[in-house]
Amino acid sequence: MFNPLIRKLSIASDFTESDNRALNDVIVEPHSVAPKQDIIRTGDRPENVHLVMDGIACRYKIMPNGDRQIVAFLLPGDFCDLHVAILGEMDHGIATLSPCKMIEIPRTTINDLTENYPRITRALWWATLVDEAILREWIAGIGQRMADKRIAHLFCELYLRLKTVGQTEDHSFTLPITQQELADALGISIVHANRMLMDLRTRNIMVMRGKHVKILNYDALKAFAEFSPDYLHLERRSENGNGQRSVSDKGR
Amino acid sequence: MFNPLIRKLSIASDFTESDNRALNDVIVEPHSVAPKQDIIRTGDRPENVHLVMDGIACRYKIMPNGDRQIVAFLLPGDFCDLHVAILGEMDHGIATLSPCKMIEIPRTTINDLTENYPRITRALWWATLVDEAILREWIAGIGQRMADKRIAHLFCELYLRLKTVGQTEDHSFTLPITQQELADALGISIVHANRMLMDLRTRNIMVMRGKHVKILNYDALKAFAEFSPDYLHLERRSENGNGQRSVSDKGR
DNA sequence: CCTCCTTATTATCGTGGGTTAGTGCGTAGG
DNA sequence: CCTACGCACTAACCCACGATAATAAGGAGG
Repeated sequence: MFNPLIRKLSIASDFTESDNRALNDVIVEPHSVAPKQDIIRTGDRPENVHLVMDGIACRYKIMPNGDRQIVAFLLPGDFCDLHVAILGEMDHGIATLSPCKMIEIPRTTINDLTENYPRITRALWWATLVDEAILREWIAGIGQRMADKRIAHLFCELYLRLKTVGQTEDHSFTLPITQQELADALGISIVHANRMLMDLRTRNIMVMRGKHVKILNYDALKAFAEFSPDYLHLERRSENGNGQRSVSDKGR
Repeated sequence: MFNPLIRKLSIASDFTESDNRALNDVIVEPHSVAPKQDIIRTGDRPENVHLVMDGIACRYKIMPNGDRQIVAFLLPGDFCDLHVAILGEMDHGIATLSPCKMIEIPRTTINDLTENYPRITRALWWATLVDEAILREWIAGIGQRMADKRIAHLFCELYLRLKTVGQTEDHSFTLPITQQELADALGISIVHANRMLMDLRTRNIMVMRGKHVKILNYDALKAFAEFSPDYLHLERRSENGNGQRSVSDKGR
């Protein structure tokens, strides 16, 4: 399996051999984490930087009444807390959803990368900004979209993001999360999540059965969700400007 | 009037005289922009960096059906597009809500700052990360809070953010936005926004009359909104202020 | 002072989705 | 093989909130 971190960051920069070597050196032996384990809790001041190499984790906030809002899904190649040192305390928690393989990177290593590898620095910036763009899109989705389109939209996003790290096969992928977790991410009840999932299944658009997602008709799903992948910024960009090849959305 | 940029960034770093001078040099004569004008549109590749010096602007997304979701309020001292160069195209628009005074900063100036002024660089990082934290809090709010608490929560946030740039007086401030814009930010209808605003007024918690907001009972407002300011990271942090507290102290 | 236009306010009615309260199924563990 | 438990799925009822529409109230310009 290709290193998902390099695979993802390559979208933002054309790495040299030296860049690739530096990034590969970062990837020490990952350690396994069981599902539904906290990696970082609200108020923590994490020492090292955490990187997801396999499985799915999430950022979440717990409301005073105990409800949970999932604020981001963390897929292979995603950093959990690249920059928190600057902020001090975590204002949210991070937990695994599925069994995960995680890597802890010493902050000094990150500092070394950002001081000596400009293309990597740029790529890390890019990753941060894409995370932010996704947050904005989620706000728009939760604020404006009906629940069924909200679900469809999320699956479009996850499909593309997983595809860029090589975790899709055809139009299927493994999504080891429960309907409860899906509901918590979308700001709907689990009951309604189930209703809408059944609905999408009935329309032969997509099926989520257990941990397996199969998009039966990607075009229909995109159209239904009114999904536009722009906010993911997956267009390959060479260093001094815009690339032209797209890793992303041309599939069918 | 004190420079709101410096005022805000000072939270993150202890600036030297040289830092302050550099930041003040950035503040050339601002230009005025009428209300409800686009500053940047989706798809643009802005050349310069835009900074709000006075008034209120917003980030927004337009949905396919024409509905608008406001994704952030930009207050004095806030950058509109500090880092977009890395992403390429804007995935959202930015527009003034009230009459604004804006500054355009050449990208080269930003590069100069980040190369030669480590404390400023750190502060800019901090500002970016706080923006991100606010996005997360908004997701949680829209996803989980009832409309009345959502409103109350937003006013708590705006109060504190305006206060840090010296735009509050007692517990009052000027908020030159319409109920429609408020509704667009909170993901509710204008009618419901009005209902809930009336409700808060009736309870003698706060009053929004035209452009003037008066918090009658801040404690009650905070309690009602279940507001905790942690996510704004307003605690002053000194330079190597990577806390000494051990990683434990997990509290609850 | 009057006109026009934007914004605030209120009322009525309909619905998307929440809540509660189940049943059934698949799987891990004994 | 049986039990237990998490998770998927359904059904009934209800309410927070959306849509529509009409009225009032500011405020800029003449």
